[in-house]
Amino acid sequence: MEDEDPRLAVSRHAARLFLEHGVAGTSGDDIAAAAGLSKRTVWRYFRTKENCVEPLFSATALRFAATLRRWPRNMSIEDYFQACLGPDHATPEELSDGLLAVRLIARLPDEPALRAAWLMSCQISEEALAKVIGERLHRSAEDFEVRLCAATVIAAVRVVDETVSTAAIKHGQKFTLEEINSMLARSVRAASTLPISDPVGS
Amino acid sequence: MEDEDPRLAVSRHAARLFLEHGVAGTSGDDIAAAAGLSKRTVWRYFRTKENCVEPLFSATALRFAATLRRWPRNMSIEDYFQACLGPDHATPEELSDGLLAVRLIARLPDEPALRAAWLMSCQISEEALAKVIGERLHRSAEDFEVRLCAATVIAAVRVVDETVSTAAIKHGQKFTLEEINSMLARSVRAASTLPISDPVGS
DNA sequence: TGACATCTGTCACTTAGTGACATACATCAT
DNA sequence: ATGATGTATGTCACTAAGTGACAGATGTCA
Repeated sequence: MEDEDPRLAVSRHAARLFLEHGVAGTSGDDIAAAAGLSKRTVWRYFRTKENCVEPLFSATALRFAATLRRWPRNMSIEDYFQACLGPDHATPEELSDGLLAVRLIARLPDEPALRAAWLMSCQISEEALAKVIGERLHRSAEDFEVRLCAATVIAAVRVVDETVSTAAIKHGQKFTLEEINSMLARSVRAASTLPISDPVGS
Repeated sequence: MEDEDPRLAVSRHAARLFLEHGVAGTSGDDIAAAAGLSKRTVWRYFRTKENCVEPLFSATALRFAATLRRWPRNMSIEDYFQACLGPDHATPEELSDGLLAVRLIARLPDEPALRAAWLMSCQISEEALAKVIGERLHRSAEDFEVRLCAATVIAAVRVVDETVSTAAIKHGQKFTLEEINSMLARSVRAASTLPISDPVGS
């Protein structure tokens, strides 16, 4: 039983409250009460109310980056996503976090304050991905070309996430795992500015 | 003498104050006083203090998008940037806005609150660019592929902006116009997921 | 002129967010 | 054990960000 990041726990409560009552309808006290903490501690964890959801976004994004980190060099992106992406490879906790994230993303157009947190988590995952790409290509994560590639790939993932989340939550559209995986693989392949999608020399 | 967006005027004052005294060292009253408005009006213009700089970022980004909108179909991106990007094609006002933006971007690592505004303006320019790409390729701006391309291109521009701004302001590095234009063209070409960089059939 | 809409200021008020200090708990050298 | 140090949290007073409600100014149009 590992003790988790307490911020992530707060983040889950904040996300639920934001979804139920909206951001404006949720006070700092509400979040603190739900998390079983004093208000002061919440403000020590987060600079602003909206930022409370950022760890939730980041957690799911970083899990994706961690999956990419285990991507074998001799495997194409399509094969890897097919093999390792999907509900079967996630813990129940990861699944419920993912669902919360998807529902929040679908609300971004109505809740501009949340978009800042969402974009911020993309920035964080961008840095994580730069490290992964750096490893895969034996380059520095600070290298301009590597950062560029990380940024375009994350941008692609973001657009897919927003598209799928909106379609699923707002229009009730159903997707198969294969559809999402192939959309994601196709988008990342098109977006990447460095040859990461096909097997790379070890 | 056209009456401009009053928000942009406030934005310039806010940017200057943030650069001089930092975000934490600038109050809502300071901004209102500098802009010659009541505090109440400032809070009607902007949801938060940090958001005050967003119109400045957006204005410069939208000027870039407007330039791309005039991109002739029979011209490569390298040739077009070479021909139409640079201080000679900007008004003094645009130049001073650009300088403010660059100095703010260089401060993003120290001022996390400003990053939200910066990323938000990227989002806005992304939508503007989607329209431009849609026109260029005779496609809808809502089309997934078009939005994807806009997102990756803006991501590339963002990384170039951040890299150049940081190098210039923090490390005093000098760039020639040719260097910047070619870095930008190369990055956009690599990042774009649709064939926009070379002449396209009318 | 008067009805209506839009923008701005004033001022009281709520709530997001901070500073200062006290308490609890873990670690670790003695 | 004992005490020194560091880190995490709570309490509470306080500042400043942000809102609601109302009033005055200006512009437009019938």
